[in-house]
Amino acid sequence: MADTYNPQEIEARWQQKWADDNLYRSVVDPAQPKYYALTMYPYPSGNLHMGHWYSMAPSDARARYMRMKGYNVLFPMGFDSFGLPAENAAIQRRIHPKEWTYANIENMIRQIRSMGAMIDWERMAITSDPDYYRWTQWFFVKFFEQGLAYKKLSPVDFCPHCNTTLAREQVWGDDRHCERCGTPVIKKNLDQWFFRITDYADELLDFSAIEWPERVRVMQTNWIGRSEGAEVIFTTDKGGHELLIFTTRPDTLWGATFMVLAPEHPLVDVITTGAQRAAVVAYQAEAARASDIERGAADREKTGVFTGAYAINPVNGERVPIWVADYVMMSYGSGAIMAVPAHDERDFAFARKYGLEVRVVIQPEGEALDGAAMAEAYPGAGVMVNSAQFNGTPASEEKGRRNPAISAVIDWLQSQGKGKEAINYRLRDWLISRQRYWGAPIPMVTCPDCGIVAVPEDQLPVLLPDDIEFMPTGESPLKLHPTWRHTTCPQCGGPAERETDTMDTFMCSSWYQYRYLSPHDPDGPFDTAEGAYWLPVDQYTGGIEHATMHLLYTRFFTRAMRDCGVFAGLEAGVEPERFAAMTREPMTRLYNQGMILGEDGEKMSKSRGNVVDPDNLVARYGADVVRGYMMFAFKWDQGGPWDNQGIKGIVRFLNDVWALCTEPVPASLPDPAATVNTREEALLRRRVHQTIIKVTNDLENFNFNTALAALMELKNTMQSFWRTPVAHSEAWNEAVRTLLLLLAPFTPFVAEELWARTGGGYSIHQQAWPQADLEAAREDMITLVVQVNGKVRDRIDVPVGISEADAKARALASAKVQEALDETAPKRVVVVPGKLVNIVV
RNA sequence: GCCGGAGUGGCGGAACUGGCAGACGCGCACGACUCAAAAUCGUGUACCUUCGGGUGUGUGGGUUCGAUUCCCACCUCCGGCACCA
Repeated sequence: MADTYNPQEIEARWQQKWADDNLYRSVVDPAQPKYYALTMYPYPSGNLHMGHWYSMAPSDARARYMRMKGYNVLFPMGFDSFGLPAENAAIQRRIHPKEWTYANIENMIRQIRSMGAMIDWERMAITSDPDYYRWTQWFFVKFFEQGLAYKKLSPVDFCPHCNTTLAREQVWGDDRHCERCGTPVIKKNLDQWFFRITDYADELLDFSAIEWPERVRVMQTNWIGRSEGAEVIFTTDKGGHELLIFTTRPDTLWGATFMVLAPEHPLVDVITTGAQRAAVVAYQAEAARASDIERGAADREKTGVFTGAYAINPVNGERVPIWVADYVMMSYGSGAIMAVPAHDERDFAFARKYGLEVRVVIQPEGEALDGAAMAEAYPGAGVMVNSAQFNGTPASEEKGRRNPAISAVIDWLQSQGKGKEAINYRLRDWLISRQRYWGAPIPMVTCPDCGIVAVPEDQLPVLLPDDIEFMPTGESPLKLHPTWRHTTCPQCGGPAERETDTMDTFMCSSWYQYRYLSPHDPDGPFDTAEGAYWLPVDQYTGGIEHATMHLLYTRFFTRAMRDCGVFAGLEAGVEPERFAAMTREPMTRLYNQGMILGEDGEKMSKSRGNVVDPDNLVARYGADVVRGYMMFAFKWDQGGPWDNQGIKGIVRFLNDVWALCTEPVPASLPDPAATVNTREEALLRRRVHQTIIKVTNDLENFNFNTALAALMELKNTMQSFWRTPVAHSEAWNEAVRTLLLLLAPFTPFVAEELWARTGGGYSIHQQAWPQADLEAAREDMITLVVQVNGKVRDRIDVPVGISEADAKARALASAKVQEALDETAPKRVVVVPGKLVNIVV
């Protein structure tokens, strides 16, 4: 048995056996507590890269640990297989997207198996399967029937490189680029499908039912961007046109000395006077030409043009000029504002430039602001002035109703019918139409007589045709198909046309956690009994990049499913509290892992040439080593640069473990019977049980790195006892068993092999997680640190339960302490029980 | 500008609830084995030092017997949002 660790041989063997034995099949078992562990599924790009390994291997380890802890663990995997790269491959290499995608999936399943992940492959879901997208379409129809899906002609973001529209969430950065390809987006006026995610804005701001990282909660909160204030109606002095404005500062209404409309505001053309028309039209043209990027730059000099028209300020009847300026956006609020230059930075800059009146209506304490003289706007707290009956009302820094001035003015506006309390959100409805082929067709039909009609449930799925031309025209490829779009109206039977856009793939990924429950179920999106047992997802893991996309959409989706009655069948079989939880939030806990960078510390990319390929590493070192290194070398939520040297540490570690478990103990050692209950055995047992505590605690908290460090320390301890009589003791056998059990989640193959070789029953992955014996783990001596004025002067070994008085006496008796004190009498002695003594002079 | 997160040896990273800073590993140095190299094993490895000790967790203050940890101000990096009314 003196053979050496040969990962290639053992990994292939166990992988096969585990698959043959269906070791990772998870089935509903009400007698066992369930644990639904989910890792974000990959796009089938063809190869598992380092990022996939880094997201899957540690979460697999965690799932394995939970299983050994006694949970019935569901740890499924699937593929987010609709999407653009497949179409690009088709265009570039003339391979059909379906063929390309499914070949990739096959390869990636092989790679995930080689990783040793405990996936239940019978639960695999592939979003491009008609079996799957039938239900994606079914959800679309449900949402349509529920009034949550609507089609609207509006200016939308379009990526000229990807040739499709994008949701607002998929436009990133200050240059407003496409999240996928980085190309700056352009605006197009298109008739597109939207989901009413804004209806759920307030619900989505409530994170009380989930334990998600603050970072994600903050990002989603900012993204939703709730602001509280009031809507106030101004009226033009001629023509009586109503101009609705939103303001967060109704308390400054008396300081509104002009109004500003966005250049695209529909009333601009109506109210502009003859004398100003030419200037306004020129300005509108200029604004239309300027990109969103230019308009979005906050430090850009403000420009605008007077319309010639005036509005009446409803609070004081004053006539204020109406301007057009591109610092007001049509896409937020009503596209019109009241301008209060004294108390708003932007309005102030504009007023000064165009010589408009600045009137102070909030006077800060101990300071007298003068509108004509002030150098900058004053947005802070103070007392209302120049505001009729509200003069003297204190205005705080608080927003919304919490501010007494705002609250008082809102009440008054409402009582006078001049305005009302209002809340505005930054969040926009979710644009889900895509002008691409490789996605789920939107199951809608336009009939000249009946209008827009949903495809009935029994006609789903609306299948994608296979014969299609892949030319990037900017139009949906389905539109160019000779016959596909022509159909009959489900309502009147007359000729009608199919919707030729497909759905955003984020729609597919919004509900995949449900499809895993019963991926082949022909009767519904998921099986009721499975759902009642497994839902909700207990632990979700994945990258932070989805914070305001997938992670927001899926929270919306679960609520929309609830409102469409999709969960109704589960209610009878589940306790009310759990039912409420599972229909409110899809994933209870979330953990975001970091990213592995190239050796140069930069993001891995082909163009940089710093890509490290996990397949090569597996071929060279084995999957256990790659898994082990990923979990040891980084803090999981931080990630960091790959180090081709560092991986050797894990190779050495596993070689040592192998040797400890397989090499025969030299026969020259004394008779085991004579060596029982020695001090050394107790010491070994202490380390073993301390390690159980440490590793367990670390796995609970995703601290894989320190768990492995603890296992290395245990290995080091065991090495120091090797070739001593202790290696013949029961304590030694316990140490070997425990080391392997604790190692099993991290390095499943070598743990299984050594478990078998040391006489353990198959499989180690079905064993119970070791229980720590707290008595055995307890230290009997501690090192008492002795400080003089906070500086360490001595370390003394003392019994664990030493009294404060004894500790003090021992410390003062120390020769080194006496020397440091140099005859000075201590002023004070601080004793921290079990830790240190600090002598202050 | 606003909101988050992070700054610790040559490197990745440890440090419970305010109590020995640098666990574990990489790298490096020296030694052993070897004709030699790799592998392996052993020893050392924060900095300075007159070898007594002194200094040290981004910077400067503060609280405390004691601060990587708490408070204040600032610097740098990363991420998100941004004429959002």
